[in-house]
Amino acid sequence: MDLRHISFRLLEVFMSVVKTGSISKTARALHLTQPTVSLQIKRLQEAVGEPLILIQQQKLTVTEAGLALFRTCQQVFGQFDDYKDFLAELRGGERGRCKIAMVNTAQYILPKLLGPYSNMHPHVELPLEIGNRAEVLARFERGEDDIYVFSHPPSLEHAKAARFLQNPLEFIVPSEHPLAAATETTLAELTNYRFLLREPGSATRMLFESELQSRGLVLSDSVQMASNEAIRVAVSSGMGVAVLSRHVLPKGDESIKVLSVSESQLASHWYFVIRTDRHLSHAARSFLQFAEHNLERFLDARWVCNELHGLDLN
Amino acid sequence: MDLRHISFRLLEVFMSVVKTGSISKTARALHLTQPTVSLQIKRLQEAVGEPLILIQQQKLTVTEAGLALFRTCQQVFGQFDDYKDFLAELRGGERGRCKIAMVNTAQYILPKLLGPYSNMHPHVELPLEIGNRAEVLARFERGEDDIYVFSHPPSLEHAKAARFLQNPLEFIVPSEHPLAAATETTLAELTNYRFLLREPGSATRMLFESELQSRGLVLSDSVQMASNEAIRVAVSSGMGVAVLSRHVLPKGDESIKVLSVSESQLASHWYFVIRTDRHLSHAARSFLQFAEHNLERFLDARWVCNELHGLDLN
DNA sequence: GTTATGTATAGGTTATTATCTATAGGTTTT
DNA sequence: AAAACCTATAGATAATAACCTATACATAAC
Repeated sequence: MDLRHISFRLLEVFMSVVKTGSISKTARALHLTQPTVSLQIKRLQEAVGEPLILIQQQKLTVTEAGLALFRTCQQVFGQFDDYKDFLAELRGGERGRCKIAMVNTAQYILPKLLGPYSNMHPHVELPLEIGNRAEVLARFERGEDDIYVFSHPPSLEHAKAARFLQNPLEFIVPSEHPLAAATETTLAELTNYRFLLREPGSATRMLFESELQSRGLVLSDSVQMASNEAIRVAVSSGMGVAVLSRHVLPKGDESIKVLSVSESQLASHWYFVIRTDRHLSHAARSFLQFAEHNLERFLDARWVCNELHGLDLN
Repeated sequence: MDLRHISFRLLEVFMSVVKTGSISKTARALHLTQPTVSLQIKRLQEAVGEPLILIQQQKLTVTEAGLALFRTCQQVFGQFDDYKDFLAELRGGERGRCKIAMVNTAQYILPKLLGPYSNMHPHVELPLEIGNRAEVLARFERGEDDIYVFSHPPSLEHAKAARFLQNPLEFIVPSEHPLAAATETTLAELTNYRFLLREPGSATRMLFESELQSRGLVLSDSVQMASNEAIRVAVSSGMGVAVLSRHVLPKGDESIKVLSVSESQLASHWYFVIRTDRHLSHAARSFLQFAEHNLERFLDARWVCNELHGLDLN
């Protein structure tokens, strides 16, 4: 029995012969000629090394070996049918995996989309990677994930990016801070206080620093902290002031005051980024399509900025 | 996903790629060149319509679709392995079917071989057909069975016959019969009494009648009966005399006397007959080989006549 | 920066496969 | 006895599969 000389076509023909009980009928059913079917069966028998059917007095009988092979074939084709079903689910985005790498801040907003999506597609795995900007960029370079989420457009080769949400930045001070009482203040005023900042690569920090630079301002004092949480808590306890994404701010925190800063409309955007040189997985495409159609529903509609059509998802 | 363009070879190569995690390693393992393996995988992916592996930075990863296909392949090859095992058993004669058609009288002797054989090969089906000579001949013509058992060599096309047991015929009379007392009698003497005979096709009757004819004798009276059992009982009760296979006679039946008939050595043989124009099933071959080596063990050694080597079983 | 390692692509050869038509030889039916 | 039906065989062809060598192009290792 040499599998190498057996093709699925051969098995298909054989199964039809067993089912119809006739070589001629099979030929008609499969739109072949009778000699073709005869030959196929002959070749299959040679490959198996055992007679599979017997023909006597125009009556075709299936041998033990033939019957067993038939059953084997049924199972095998069943197996492949299952696989085809699996593929269909995969292609429909109902199954599969969509790896997403996002910068720290995104974890305050992306779950609002991921949660509902995951409920609707329970068989899609959604492994998340969260890191700072540099880490996520490195992952992008190596192509480790399906979707990347940045807040600052990375201008890279092989990248396609689309904005989906505004990321308004707010200045916060402790509620007992001298500026907390003012109805409005200026950026210059703020630079007199100690700023609590994320690491240099951070999108928020980059945006903030370029804003300072364009106005010729310099911070008098700053402290670097590893997370937005840490910064928030530190501001609460009076360590300094900070600029943070609005999405990070909890509502109704009495110990923090959000300032209104004149002439400053610091705002970046959240981007979904994909690689153009790699096939987008079906699940990833499915998630992005879901996002495209449900941004307003699951995110704060005021900040939504739906440019996902730019990803050419269809 | 088009199965027609997928061969088992292709799947084998793919499985090796998944196992080794490398195209080059697979090439070395399967004694192929690397471009060959690359191409095979490419073709498989085209046939499936889905990427199965991803290669980035010389690291090969298997996609969801690839992993699922791999598992499907494992099952499929497992299925064929099972089938191979089945074939091996079939070929070893441990499994399968051996249809035997025998003339009525043979049912007194063949079970002595069939019983032990069946015990040693519990997975071999042994359907038996029992009929009179004409019926068994008809089955032979149509090739309905694997082995035929006759007691009279059928001289047919496509038949190969081998004797395995003598079939001595005995003359029996009721114990109160006039001839019962005689130490020896003659065939001519016996023709004066009413003979109970099987139907004309029966081997016993044919042999007996040709013996009569060669000696120019004619029966004065005869009655036809359908079975050996019926004849024996009829003789017991005094209806007439008969000639029967020794194998049919029960030992120690007081109501019947076996005669010693001078000048008459009526004896035929039991034959295994197979068709030369059809493959002998493995089980049938196995049974005949068993018979060849165990005739003396399970049949009365005095009558054994082992010529089964003439069937060329090996 | 050179060298090894791993993969992809192009181009070519040979064997095999999947078909066909035509024909022959059996059975069964009419 | 002829007609109808089934299967087997021979011979031919076009497509495909399964390989190869040579080469190019990345990435990783030294």
